[in-house]
Amino acid sequence: MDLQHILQQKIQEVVLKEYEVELPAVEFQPTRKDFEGDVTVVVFPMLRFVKGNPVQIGERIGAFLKEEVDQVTDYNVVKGFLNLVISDAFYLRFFNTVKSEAQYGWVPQGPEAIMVEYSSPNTNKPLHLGHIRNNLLGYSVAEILKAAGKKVYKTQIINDRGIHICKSMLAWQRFGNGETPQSTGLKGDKLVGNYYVAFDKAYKEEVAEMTAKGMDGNLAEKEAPILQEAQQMLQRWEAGDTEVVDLWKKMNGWVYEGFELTYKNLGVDFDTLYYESDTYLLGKEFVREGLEKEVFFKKEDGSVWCDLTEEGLDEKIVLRSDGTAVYMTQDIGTAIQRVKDHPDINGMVYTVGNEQDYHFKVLFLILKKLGFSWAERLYHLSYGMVDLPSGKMKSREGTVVDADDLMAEMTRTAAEISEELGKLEEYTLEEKQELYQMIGLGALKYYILKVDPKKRILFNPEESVDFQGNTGPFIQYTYARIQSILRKADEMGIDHTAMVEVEQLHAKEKELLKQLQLFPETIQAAATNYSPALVANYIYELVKEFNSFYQQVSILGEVDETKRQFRVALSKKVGEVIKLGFGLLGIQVPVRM
RNA sequence: GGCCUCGUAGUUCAAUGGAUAGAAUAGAAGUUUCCUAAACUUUAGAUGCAAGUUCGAUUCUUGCCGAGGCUACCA
Repeated sequence: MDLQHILQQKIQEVVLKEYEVELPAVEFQPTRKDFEGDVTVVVFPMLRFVKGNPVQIGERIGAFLKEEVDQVTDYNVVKGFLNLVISDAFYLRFFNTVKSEAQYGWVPQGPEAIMVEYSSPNTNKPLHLGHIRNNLLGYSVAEILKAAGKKVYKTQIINDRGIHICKSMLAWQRFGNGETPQSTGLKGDKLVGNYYVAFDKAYKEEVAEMTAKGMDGNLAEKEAPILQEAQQMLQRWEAGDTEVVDLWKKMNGWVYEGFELTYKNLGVDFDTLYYESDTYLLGKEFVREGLEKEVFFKKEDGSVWCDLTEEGLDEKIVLRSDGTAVYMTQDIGTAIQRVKDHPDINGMVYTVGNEQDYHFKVLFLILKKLGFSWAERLYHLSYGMVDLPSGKMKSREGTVVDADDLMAEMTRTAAEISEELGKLEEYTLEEKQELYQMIGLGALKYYILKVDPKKRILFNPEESVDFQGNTGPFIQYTYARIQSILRKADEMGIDHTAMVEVEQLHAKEKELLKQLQLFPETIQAAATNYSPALVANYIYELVKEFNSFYQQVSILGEVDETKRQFRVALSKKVGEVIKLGFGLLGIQVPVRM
């Protein structure tokens, strides 16, 4: 039984004895640094049950606990806060039980499986900074859920179908002169993206020409020939026209090769993939079924809708009048397909930007209306957009921070800083390059993940991402220092594997142990809140605590052998937790830097 | 117009309804004969405005102000 339960039981016991009241639950919190103590009992909430002065009640409980509970060595009461001092022996016992746990903080996998969808780009343009946030969040949440005992399938829906890819295809046909990634040396996704921009340019020119001739702007936007041609292309595609399908396969293939490289550099992966082109038909099937069940209704023009006015929402289209599928159609199909493929799924997480909050609200509602039980367990992991000082990123207008470019630049900055410090003389070029990438990406990933997912991020490319302070490299650096200590400890022949039997803890050691103790509950909280930021903040606190300890306390230079062994073992454990925690964020840690 | 998010030091981020609102960065001042100074220590600086609920509100409710988004037969 853990300490909190013991304390709660004892507090309930003493309150019953002294005040003849049954107390439901007790509120605990870590004692704030400015006060003496380790665990704080908040007395205020008890006032609802116990009549009296909070300070007096605190005093009585404190005196009782000090008497009755071994681990409580002292107490003090400030206003309505009862601060308990917990014995060193308690923290040492805790350390001895976890010191050799390889995956401290992890919960064994249960039967429940969750599918986490992330990334899901359109296949007509390269990935940008917004996708990076998406990928990092999705990957990290998946890892956190695993650590919290869930079986996880990582997946993405590849939006390989639709008007957007037809635009790139059409532009390539018109202006491409048979260019390929091989012939141009461009990454496939970049090449295809260029044609998407080319389409937009041609389209705008046509619209401008038409309005110059006196046509209404809105009408021109609808009737521009190149757009109409793209729309016809989509219909030909849905009809299975071989010429269109072949081109579509070829150009999508280019894009996938490009994406693969970006994912590899970013360090994310997927267990299964879904293609919209495979699932939209299933979606259509369920639209038909929904019509029969009268979940949907048909308008005179043949388009199919779902009436959500009773739920306080609008009517939503699920099939166009020309019979082609819309976004919603394929999402219905995809969800159903996934559960068919993985019957153990008991929930899905969709990592998609908050601009689609409404879409997912509607999607989840429709799936419920269609009668799927698992529809109750869907979660939209909604995150804020990454905006530039100039506003929203728009691929068509070329105002994007490209994912590959940004990663390369972060690596370059890491290299510059590192070269300046010049600590890596013995490293080979490859080793250095690998390290620079680790640090550069660490900075970028931490920068993005430490922020609450809900919040919008304003990214200023002019001001580079920090490498000092509350940053990824700061934490990586601390890890590297710990590894250095461990290497030296090995050379000195210090045995840090034995049971720790020191008599008394240094204040800094105690703080570190308290922080270590919080790791498992941090993982749980991160899982229930789908928030990697909680893990990032936890690791930062741990690292700050360690650096302070490192500064004030001599580790290898300690003369007392048991203390020295303990400090080495403690450093090792802190290093392990840093590595585990950063692993949950998808960030690697170096043995030197 | 309706609906949804978000407003915290100059800037970037924290704070299950709890104590004197924490950090980082930029600013000022220090710490290398000693385990990696990408570090440590000290210093100054913030809850958009107004009510309400509460013993207690950055957190919950309402109104206003400000930023962004959705409200497409685009995805």
